[in-house]
Parts: sequence; structure tokens; C-alpha cells
Amino acid sequence: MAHHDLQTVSHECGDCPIRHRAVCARCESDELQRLEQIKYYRSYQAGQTVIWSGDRMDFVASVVTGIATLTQTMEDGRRQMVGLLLPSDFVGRPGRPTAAYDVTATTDLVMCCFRKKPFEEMMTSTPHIAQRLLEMTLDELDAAREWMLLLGRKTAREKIASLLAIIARRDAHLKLKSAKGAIVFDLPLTREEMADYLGLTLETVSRQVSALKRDGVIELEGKRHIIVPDFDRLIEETGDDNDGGFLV
Amino acid sequence: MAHHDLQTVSHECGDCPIRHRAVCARCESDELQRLEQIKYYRSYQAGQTVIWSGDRMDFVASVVTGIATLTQTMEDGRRQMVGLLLPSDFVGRPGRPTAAYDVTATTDLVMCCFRKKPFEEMMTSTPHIAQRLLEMTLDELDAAREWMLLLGRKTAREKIASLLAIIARRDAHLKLKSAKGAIVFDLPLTREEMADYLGLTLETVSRQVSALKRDGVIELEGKRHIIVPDFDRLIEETGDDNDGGFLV
DNA sequence: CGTCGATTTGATGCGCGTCAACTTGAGTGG
DNA sequence: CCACTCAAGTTGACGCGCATCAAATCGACG
Repeated sequence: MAHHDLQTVSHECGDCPIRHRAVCARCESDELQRLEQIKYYRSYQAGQTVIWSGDRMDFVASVVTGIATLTQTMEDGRRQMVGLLLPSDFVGRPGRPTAAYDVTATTDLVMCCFRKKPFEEMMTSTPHIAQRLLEMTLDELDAAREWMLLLGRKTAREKIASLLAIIARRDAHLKLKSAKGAIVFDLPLTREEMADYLGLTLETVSRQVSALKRDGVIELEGKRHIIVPDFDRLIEETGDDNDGGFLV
Repeated sequence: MAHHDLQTVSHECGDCPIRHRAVCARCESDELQRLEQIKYYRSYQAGQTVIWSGDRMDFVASVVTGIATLTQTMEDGRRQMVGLLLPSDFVGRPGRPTAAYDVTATTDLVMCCFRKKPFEEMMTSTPHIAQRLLEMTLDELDAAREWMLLLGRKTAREKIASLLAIIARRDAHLKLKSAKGAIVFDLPLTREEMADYLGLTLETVSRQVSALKRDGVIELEGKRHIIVPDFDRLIEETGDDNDGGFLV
């Protein structure tokens, strides 16, 4: 399971798996042709660093397959994950020369990269790209604000339940299943990565996962395979009033 | 000091105080003329609610003068502020019918509102608006992520120092002073609002402000008037490595 | 001068962090 | 095939930082 076969990744935008969700979603075929000319694929193995905060970044990119994370680190080593990048999510900021966060591949990862300069030129010349990027950025801003509530006000147990609910919902979405009744999925994050996302320590994450298991909210097979027998029960544990959020 | 004189607010975009920073910053004069036709001003007194989360919202707006906040509330009453809106900041989301957060005026507030439908049409027809809005949204996303680090990983003392540094920096910016040496400003937030922003209780906020005063990092005149004798010293207390952030 | 919200300060408790030991499981090589 | 290794995860003991509950003080305004 070291690395995927790169040849299996389509190089044709037409049948790209993220065609209708990524930054290129609204492009017409002629616009896609222009994008094809400035794009290239890059692959990373699980655990690899894509780029370090502060480094020069001469591309922007879409996640095609796999999961990446954005992380901030304080000088004394405290870390906070500030973004979880799923397929179709956008990496990088037009108009900024350097990376603002550490970007890391938590699973094997394939990204569709665009050279920054030509991409920025396309943004001004073809509104479809800028429009879609604005929409995606507004969604990310909502997600970040939802996460601020979690970080500032939720208990450890609620944080864990919230994270599991988000991953479960995303997974159900990818599998085109409704997020009701029993759900089964694999955690794409280690306990430490979960801790960095939730503003906790890995020990607290481990304890709360065990507690949710003990209370029958979730079942575990191995360390990473999660079974949620009753999704509504999990939602109750998140502390949220409604059944959701917009974190996909 | 109950309310400002509305007549003093310019209704001409040309000499608007936020002309070069707001969503209209890049507009040419003909585009400004179109904006003039769909805009109107609204004023709120300190403490007033601008809109409740979930309510129908048929406008978007720019803060002209004063300060507003975005807040989320959980069913049991826990509150987390997710945005601090200063002059030139944008309120509302094109394409969404309802408000996602409670918006509150913490000082007397004047907003420049645009009817949503015509504004959305202008966004597609005049790229200058969409471009500027994208830029502003990306800045807000960075600010939100900076705040995630604060909420998830900083101590109470660091949180207070960070908030004071942000307000001091913004204030120096408005007064066109450099943020070095001694700085003087008024807190625009109550202790409770500071607590809601920082993910703390108001008692902890009060205690940490007192501690910073006792340690000579700040001086107080009354409850709200702050003197920072040495800005670099304050920065040291934030836990940040560099001297800043991009939170205005 | 009295009132009431805002703020401060004190006493106490608990949730989560810290430190440390142990368990699990996958990979490695003899 | 089975020790050996090592990263990932679990669990326990203990302490601290911040929340909670409570009371006092400040300050603006009638």
C-alpha cells in the first residue's frame, strides 16, 4: 500500500473525479482546455509534507484524491490544525507568494496543481474560476467559524462526537448513502492528528473515544474502523441543536 | 452620546471613509454610480441586534463606522463570537437567503446596505466587486484560522494579550500611527464580549486583565481605557513568534 | 443618595493536561 | 514461523488552569 499507481489518475479534465466540485466546476470546455495547459499532477505518500509554512509556493492546487491538513505551529511546539482538505478542496492563495500553513498529506494524496502566475491571469480573464473560488472560500469561512465554536466552547466529548459526525457525514456523502441509521467508516486521522484538530491532547482523545465506545455511541474494530449504530445518537453527543453543519 | 448625527455620514461614495478598503474599493466611477442606486444607510445603537441567526436577510452591507460582532449560540446558551466587524468589513453572504450568525452592534454603528438581488447581479456583471470580495473573504479566512490557533492552544493570558494587541494594532492603523512604543486606546468590548470572543468566562478575562496590569504590561484608566507602555512587551505575552498577524 | 449593570475578587471544584507505564498490532529479519 | 522492534494507542495517577458559585466594589445615571 506504499503508493497508488499514478497512471490510474485521469489526466483528462472531462472525466476527473472532482470535475463538478472543484475550483474548475463552472468552467466551459474551452476554459478547461486552457486549464489543461497549466496543470500538472503531483503525488505524495501518507505522512509526507507538501509544503512548509513560509516557503515559497509557486502553485495553487486542488485535492484530487486523499486527505491533506493545514496546520499552524507555535514556537514552543503547540500545534493547531486549521483545515482538513478533502477531494475537490483548494490549496493555496492567489496573490500570495508563500504558504501560510504547513500542508501535510495524511493519506496518500494526489493534487492537481496549477502554476500560479497563469492561474492568476486566468482568474481575471475568466470569471467562472473566480466565482467558484469565492463560493468555495465562503464555505470554508463558514466551516472555520463552526470550528471556532467547537474549539472555544465544546467539551472534549462533544469535540470528539462532532469530528466523528463530520467524517461520517462526509463518508456517507462520498458513498452516496444517507447519513441515517448505521454507518461504518475508517478514521483518516491518528489520535494525535485528531487532538491537533480538536485542541486537545492525544490522551484525552483516546479516553473520550473509549468513553463513547463504553457508552455504546460507537463501536470499534481495531483502532481506526468505526461503527456508528445510531447516527442521531451521535449527533446528540455533539451538543449541536440541529442535525448538522455545512462542513460537507 | 446616545447616537451619532446621521446627517454627518456622507451619502456620496466619492468621499466615503471606507471607499478604498470596502467591497467597492476597486470600482470605477461608473460602477460606483450603479452601486449608489442600490445602496442605503442604516444606523444602530450600541447593543442593538442587527439581525438574528436564521432570519431572512435581503441585503448585504459594509460597516461604515462602529463595530459589530458575529456570534454563534448553542442551545444551552454557550456563546462563541466568530467575527469582529470593523469599518470596511463586509456583512452577509451573496447567494444565501438567511443569516448564519447573530449580528450585533457593540458600538453605535452605521452600515452601508445593498439590496441583495441587485448586488448579486452586479457581482456577475462587474468583476471588480467579486474580485475585491474574494480578496476580503480570503483575509477573513486567514483571520479565522489565526483565531482557531488562539482558541485551541493559547492560555488565558495569551488570549487576552492577543486580543489587546489586535485592537491596539487596528487602532494605531486607524490613527495612522506606527504600532511601536506607547499606545493608548479604548476597549470596544465588555468583559463578557471579550470572553465570548476568546472562549473564556468573563471572570477569567477580568482576572487576566488585572494580572497584565499588575505585571506592568498594560495600565488602566477606568475600565475601558488601556495604555500599553511597551508594545513589544505585549507581543511577547501573546505567544506568537513574529510581531503579528494579518488581522488588520 | 439610591439603583443597577459592569467589573473585580475570593473560594472551591472539576475537566483536561501532564507524566508515565503498559498494550496492541504491523512490519522485519533470522 | 516466531522473536524482536517500534510506532500507535490505551490507561492510570496526579496536578493545574480555568469554570463555577458567591460576594463585594465601582461607576454612571436618575
